[in-house]
Amino acid sequence: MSDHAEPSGSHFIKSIIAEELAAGKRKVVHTRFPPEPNGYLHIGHAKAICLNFGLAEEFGGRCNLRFDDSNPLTERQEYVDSIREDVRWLGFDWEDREFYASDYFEQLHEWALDLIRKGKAYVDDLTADEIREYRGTLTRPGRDSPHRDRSIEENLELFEAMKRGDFPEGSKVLRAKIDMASGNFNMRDPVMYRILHAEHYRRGKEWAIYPTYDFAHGQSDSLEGVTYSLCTLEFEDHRPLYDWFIENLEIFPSRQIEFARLNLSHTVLSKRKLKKLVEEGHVSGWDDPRMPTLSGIRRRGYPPAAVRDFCNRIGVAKADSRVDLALLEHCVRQELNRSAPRRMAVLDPIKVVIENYPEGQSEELEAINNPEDESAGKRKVPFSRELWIERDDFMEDPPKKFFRLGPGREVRLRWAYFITCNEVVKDEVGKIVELHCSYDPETRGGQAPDGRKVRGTIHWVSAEHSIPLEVRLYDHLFTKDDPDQSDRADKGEAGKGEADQGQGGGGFLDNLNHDSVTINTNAQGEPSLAEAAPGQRFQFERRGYFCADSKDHSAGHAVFNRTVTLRDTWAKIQKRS
RNA sequence: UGGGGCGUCGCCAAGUGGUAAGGCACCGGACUUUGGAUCCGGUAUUCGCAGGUUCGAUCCCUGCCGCCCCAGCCA
Repeated sequence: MSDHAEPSGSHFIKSIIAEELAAGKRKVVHTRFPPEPNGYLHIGHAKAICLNFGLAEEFGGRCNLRFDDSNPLTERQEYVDSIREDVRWLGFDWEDREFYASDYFEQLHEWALDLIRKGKAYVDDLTADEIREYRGTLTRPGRDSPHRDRSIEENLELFEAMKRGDFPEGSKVLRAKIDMASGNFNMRDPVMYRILHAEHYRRGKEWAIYPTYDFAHGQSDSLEGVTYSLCTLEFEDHRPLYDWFIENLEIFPSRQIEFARLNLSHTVLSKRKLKKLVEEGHVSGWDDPRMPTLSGIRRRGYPPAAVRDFCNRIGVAKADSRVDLALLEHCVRQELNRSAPRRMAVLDPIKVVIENYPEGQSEELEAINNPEDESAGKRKVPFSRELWIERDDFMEDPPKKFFRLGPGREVRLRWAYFITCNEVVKDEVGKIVELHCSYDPETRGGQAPDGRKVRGTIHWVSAEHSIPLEVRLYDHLFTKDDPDQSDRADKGEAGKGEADQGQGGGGFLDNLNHDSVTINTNAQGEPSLAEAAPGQRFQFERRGYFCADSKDHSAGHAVFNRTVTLRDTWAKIQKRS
C-alpha cells in the first residue's frame, strides 16, 4: 500500500538502517508487525504498524504480519480476525506474508534439541516458586539449579517425555544454560519451554509443551528473514538473550531495535486497563467510540489516513512520552476538512418563524457540499416558513463581539436569506420558545444586492422537512492527561499504585470522566441525512465532524457520533471574558 | 545499593563540536456565505544540574540529580 504513506521525518531507526545498508551489512529491509492474538489493537499498535510497514515501504522492502501465538491460554481466532481487519483498515497490505509463530513449533523444537545437544539447555525439575527463589534478587545473584548439570542424554530423554505429555503442568521446564549470576535476569537461565496441557486455537492438542516468548520471537524473526525486529523499550533487557539464541543456534541474525511505546493524553493504552473498562461496563464494548482501540476510533469516525498521519508526526524515539490528544484531533480535522461533505444539523433547536414568508410555501436552495473540494458538487436544501436554528445562535442581550442573532439584528442563514429578528416569544417561565423574524427576499442565496454585509452566518434546517437525529457527543474518557496519576501523588502518598479499583482506590478509574458521552435525541438534520450509510462521515457545519454509527444508524433512526468538534474561537473568546 | 534505558519550549521532536529545525498547543493580525478552512507574524540567549576540556559544547570528559523498565513456566 502506498496511497497516503508519506515518509515520516528522520529518526534513529532510519539512521541505523541507512547506515547498515550503506555499509553493506544488509541488502534488504524486512520488518514485521507481531501482535499476540489475545486482545484488540489500539492506537499504540497503530504506531508500530505504521513504523514497520512504513519503513519497509520507504526502503523498498517487505513487512510481514505475524501472530505471536505461543501461549494457548489466552489466544483466540476471534482476535486474529479483528487484528487482520484493523491492519487492513489502517491501509496496509501484508500480501501473502501472514505468518504464525505456532506454525514454527516443529522448527523451534528442533532448535531446542540442538541446544540440548550442545549442552546449552537443560530440563529443570524445580517448581515455579523454586525457580523464582533460585533466581536471586536485584542485588543478589542467583544459584544454579541442582538439575543444571544433567547429561545430554538425560536431558534429551526428559525433554522428549515432556513433549509426549508424560508430566503434569509446572513439573518441568526446559531452560537455557547461560549465567545465573548475570545482572540481567533474562540471562539467569531463562525458561525456553513450559508444559501446558492446553488446546491451542490453531494447533489443537498436538503439543504439550509451548515455547516462551524469548525462545519463539527472535527465532521467528530469523526464520522469516526479518532484518529489523522493532519492539518497545521494555524488551531492551531481552536483547542480549535474543542475540544469544541467534548466536548459539547459528541462524540468520535479525536485529532487535527498541523504541518508546505511544502514550496518549486522556486515555489508557494497556490491554489490561482497556479490558477492565470493557468488563466493568465503563464503556459499551471494545468498539465504544470513546475507546482508543482501532475499532473504537473507527466507529467514532476517525479516518485511517488521519491515524497514519498522526503516527508519522509523533516521531520515533527512546524517551518515554505522552502525546497530546490534541495532535490526533488535529490530524482528524485536517483529513476530514478536505474529505467530509458538509451538511446542516441543529443540535439544540429553537423555532424561527419567518413572518413574511408565505405559509405553505417552500423552495429548494443550492448548497455547496465541500468548499475544500469542488468535485464534491452541490445539493438542494429545502427552505420554508418555519425553521430550526441553534439555541446558542441567539442571544437576547448580546455582547458586542457576538455576531449572531439578537433582537433587531440581521444574520445570514447559510445558503439562504438574511433574516432579522423582530420578536422573542417566551413561555410562562421565561424560556424562549420561538423567534419571529422577517427575511429579505432579495438576499436569496446569501448575497445582498445592495452590498450590505452581515457579520454572522448561522446554520438552520426547515422544520417541515428536517429529520430527527440522535446525536452522541463524546468527550475525553479521562479527566487527567495521565489517568494513572492519582491526586495523592501530590501529597507524597501512593501516586501510581497497582490498585486501580476506583472509588477512591487511587487508580486510573478514579479519573474517569463521567460526562464522556452525552446522548442528544432532540437534534434535527437536513433531509439528505436520511440517506447516510452507516460509517459515512460528514461535517455538520459550525458544529463538528460526525459519523453515522456503524451499528445503530438506519434510515428510520438516524444516529450520529461526533468524531471531533470544529475549532471554536468563539468559545475561546467567551472563556476569556 | 544489580542490570538496562531516558532527560532539548506547555506536549511531541530534529540537531550531536561552530553558536537551538519542524509539528501540536498558545498569542497577535489578514481574509472569510462555516467565529471552519486559508494566510501572515510571535513565542527556548538556551538544551536536567555542577564542574572540566576547547577559540568555541546541547553535542566530548567527570560527578551529581530526576524519571522509566526488569526478579511470569505473559508477550
